[in-house]
Amino acid sequence: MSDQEAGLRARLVEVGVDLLTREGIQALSLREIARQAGVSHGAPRRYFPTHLDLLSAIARQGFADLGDRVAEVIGDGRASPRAQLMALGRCYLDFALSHRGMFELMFRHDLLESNQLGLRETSLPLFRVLVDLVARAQPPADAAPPVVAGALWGNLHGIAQLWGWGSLPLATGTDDVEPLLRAALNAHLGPEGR
Amino acid sequence: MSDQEAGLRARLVEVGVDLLTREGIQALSLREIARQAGVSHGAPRRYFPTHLDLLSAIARQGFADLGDRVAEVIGDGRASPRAQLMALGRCYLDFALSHRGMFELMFRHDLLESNQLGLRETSLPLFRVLVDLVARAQPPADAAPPVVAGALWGNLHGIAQLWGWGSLPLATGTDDVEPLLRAALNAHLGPEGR
DNA sequence: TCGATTTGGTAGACAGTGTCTATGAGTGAT
DNA sequence: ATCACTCATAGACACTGTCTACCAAATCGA
Repeated sequence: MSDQEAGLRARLVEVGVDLLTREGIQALSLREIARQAGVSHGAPRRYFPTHLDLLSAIARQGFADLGDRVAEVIGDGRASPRAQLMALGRCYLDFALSHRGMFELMFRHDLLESNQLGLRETSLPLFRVLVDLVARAQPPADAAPPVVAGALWGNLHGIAQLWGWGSLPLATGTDDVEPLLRAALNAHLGPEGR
Repeated sequence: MSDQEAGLRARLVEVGVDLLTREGIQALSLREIARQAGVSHGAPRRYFPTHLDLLSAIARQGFADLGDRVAEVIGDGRASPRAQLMALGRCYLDFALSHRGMFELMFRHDLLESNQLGLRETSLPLFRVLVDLVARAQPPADAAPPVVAGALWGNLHGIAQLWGWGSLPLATGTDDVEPLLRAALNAHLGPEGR
């Protein structure tokens, strides 16, 4: 019983997120979203001039959701930087694997980047958190924190992508991402024992 | 003046690759490929029952191309494993960034994986090469070679993806991938000086 | 050599898509 | 009451992937 009266704009995004998690990315047609929202296919146009604008709004919701989750597992920052990074990595992988449709959409630059909605900037705050944690974790200092953070982000992202795609489970012959996550963190932050 | 008489099957793939590199992934409609190949829109159906089958064939061409390039830069195997891994990584990133459309298509599992064409297996030989090189490079032995190789592959892949998407250049504030590549390799294989 | 069959392509229909435009039903201000 | 404005509807258009009927040319068996 979600807010039936919350305005079409928000309802379209809400319905889109729902449809995305239920049926996947190919179900996110403009007309289908409108149908699920109970309006005509021309209605969304007032709030989202084009289909891509609507998809971008849905993706933005995903970035916000991911940001919230990360902030939550990071906690109050009293855990060690390394523990926080581990939590962040696990959170990132968990999100990617349990919200495949959304994660897919969030990085479909053919759908989102083309219109200059500044979606790339949405992930910047998250990256800053990452850089800060990396700096405080004091990795082997053969690279600057932003570079290490970038490489680490890429590592998490690539593992999420390839694991979700099925390549990594097939290649490594296991069905547990955890070893890959640990390997990635140990690699970028130095071996476990500090 | 490519082989005009090489059979429609091969010509469709060839035209598809061409169209993909020239116009991007969204130009790869069945009808447009048929148009460029000079046949009716129903013609491809004899060789590729569905649109996805044609796209998969094009992607397969991409995997083959990438495999060839990697094999070439690996060379005769007389360079040090670490140097070969560096060349492999650079090749992977270079391919991803100079063939964006193809790289994008190759990992669009929503387009390719759904039909069981065994496209995932296409990258297995490449992964075995990677595992072998990693084993011979003797990384800090806190993880088995397949795991290190998987994490490294994920790292290359993620960097390629996020860099191509524009997030990493924006986040790290540079326009050179090389530092990220070096950081990734040093991380997974241990610091440069062996 | 002749008829039959298979091969390989054409052409049209169908439902579905995103976008655009014309239309109209309400609502509030003057 | 009238005007203006907001917001949604409905239909058209071009395009898509798939399906089906058709057909011409080649191949094959006798």
